Amino acid sequence: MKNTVKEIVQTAAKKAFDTGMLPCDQMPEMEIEAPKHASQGDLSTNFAMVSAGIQKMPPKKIAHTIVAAMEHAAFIEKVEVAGPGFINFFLQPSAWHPKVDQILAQDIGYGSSNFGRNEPVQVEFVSANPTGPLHVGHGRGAAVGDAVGNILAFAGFKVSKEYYINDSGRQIKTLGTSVWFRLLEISGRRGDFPDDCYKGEYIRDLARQVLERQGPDFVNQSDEAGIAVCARYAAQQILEGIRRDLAAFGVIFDKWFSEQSLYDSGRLAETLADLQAKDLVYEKDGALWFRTRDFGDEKDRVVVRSNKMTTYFASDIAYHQEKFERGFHRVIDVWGADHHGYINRMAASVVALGKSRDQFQVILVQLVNLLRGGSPVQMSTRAGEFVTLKDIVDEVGIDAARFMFLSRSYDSGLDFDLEVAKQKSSDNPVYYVQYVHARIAGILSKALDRNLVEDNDFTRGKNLSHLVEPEEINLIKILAGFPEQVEKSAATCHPHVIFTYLMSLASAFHAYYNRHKVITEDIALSGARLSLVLAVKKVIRNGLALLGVSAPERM
RNA sequence: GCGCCUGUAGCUCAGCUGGAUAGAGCAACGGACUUCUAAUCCGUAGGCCGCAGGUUCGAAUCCUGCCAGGCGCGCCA
Repeated sequence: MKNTVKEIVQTAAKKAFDTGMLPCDQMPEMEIEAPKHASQGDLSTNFAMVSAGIQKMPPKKIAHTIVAAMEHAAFIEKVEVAGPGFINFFLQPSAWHPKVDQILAQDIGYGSSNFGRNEPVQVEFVSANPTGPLHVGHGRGAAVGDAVGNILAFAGFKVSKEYYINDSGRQIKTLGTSVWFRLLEISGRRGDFPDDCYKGEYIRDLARQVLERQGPDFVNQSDEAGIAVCARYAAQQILEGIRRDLAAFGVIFDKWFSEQSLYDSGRLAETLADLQAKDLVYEKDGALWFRTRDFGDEKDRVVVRSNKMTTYFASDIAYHQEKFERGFHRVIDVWGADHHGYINRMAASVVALGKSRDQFQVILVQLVNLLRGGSPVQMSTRAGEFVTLKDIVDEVGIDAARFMFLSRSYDSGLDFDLEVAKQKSSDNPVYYVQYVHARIAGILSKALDRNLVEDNDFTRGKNLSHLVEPEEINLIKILAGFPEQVEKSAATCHPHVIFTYLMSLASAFHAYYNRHKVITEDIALSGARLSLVLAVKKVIRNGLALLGVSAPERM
């Protein structure tokens, strides 16, 4: 539709030039968009305004010249010049009808595109250390990462979702130490629990499990041996728990990548040798420094400490090299906002090792403010007291949780109120949208019960010429905008674009529903309206699926 | 001190690759169920778009400087 209008404008401009009405035949890039107000028509272009400089004429005059030169098209009701020089097109209602056919035919594919040209993209998210259960912040990261992956895939990218497991290094040792000392404490051996260890109740549970499996003599082990056993067991158990909680949250990864494997395979050593060979590192104070400053970082960073231990940064460099070697053109990391200080050095390492800056992208997710009935939920990570992702999913449900996490731009902090997310009312946006789907399902089953439609085959619209009400045309216009919104969401990696879209579609549907009956004595009209609402149902379902939210047939 | 994010209606936020009259939900007030689900709808009211400059035919949107809040600035992860 937009392209058709664009061609009409361009043809008119050319004709105006040929007949001497315009001095120049240059065609600047114009926009065709749906104006905000109905009084401004169905589609609008700023062609005259962006041409003003080239044509050396006032925008309004150009607009009138274009309109005068314009061919009459059957689907256009009228054309107006308005405001500073917009050309507004008012379309016949029938111009919108084929869209319904298209949506019904494309079904689950409606909204998808080849925008990404099958470009391989990796989205890495959550990647929480296996030292404790996932909390609210991880939940937002999981919802965002998963939705971004879904949206990119729908827009034609070849997406792989990945979780990086930090199963090496100090925090795992700390985990082992924590469990070991709790175990000794439970056995009455020692009470001097170290201050820098994890204090959560889950550590006590793990200690009990280790004791049970190893038997009472286990406490006679040396600290070193005990810690090692505890570390291995605890990390594995916690990782299993994380996997389970994410699956229960509807998040399935294509790959789980172990940090330890970078050591075991020699990949990390290879990367360090590569850095040496390329003179990207130097020694100072007994440590090995990466010249990240030469690539946009504020300062150089240590990759090997003076005690010969590699840093977390070192394995991260190797990991990101490995990602690109696997063939991804673009690598997207979803991080919590508290890690933003890490972006420059990571980007520097990517660029230093031969990739361009835009092949590495970080989605920085701002913090979540957990509330209950308007007041903050007290949490202390130090004392190990926090609300876990599992707690939240158990309390409010997966759909409400995900929808809430995706309701705002991740650039903004998010207030997540457990009471609101639980409410089955208009306060809760997830039901507002899901209700549309359920309502339409209800209409459909009634229509089938009463044999008001000849069959259940709506792979194309029926009697669409009967759709003439303003609310109906408005609905189709919104439905027609879905692919564009998906593309925008994919281009910006912002899932809340889909959220906002679904809210506006739901609003338009509820308004229509309250004003017009779908099923009436008029069989032909009923068929037309069923076609329309069925198209709405499909778009709602497709949109919710991108966010990982279900579309219920009944509520 | 430096860096990133944010500042829009009483509250929570969209709109930010510049366009016409700045939108939605909640809260407030007034209405609509004999109907395909009222988990809904309709209406009213509510705005120096943090402040000050600049660029532009045109700025909530871009640039600069302030102000306020959040987060970060380790040979931690």
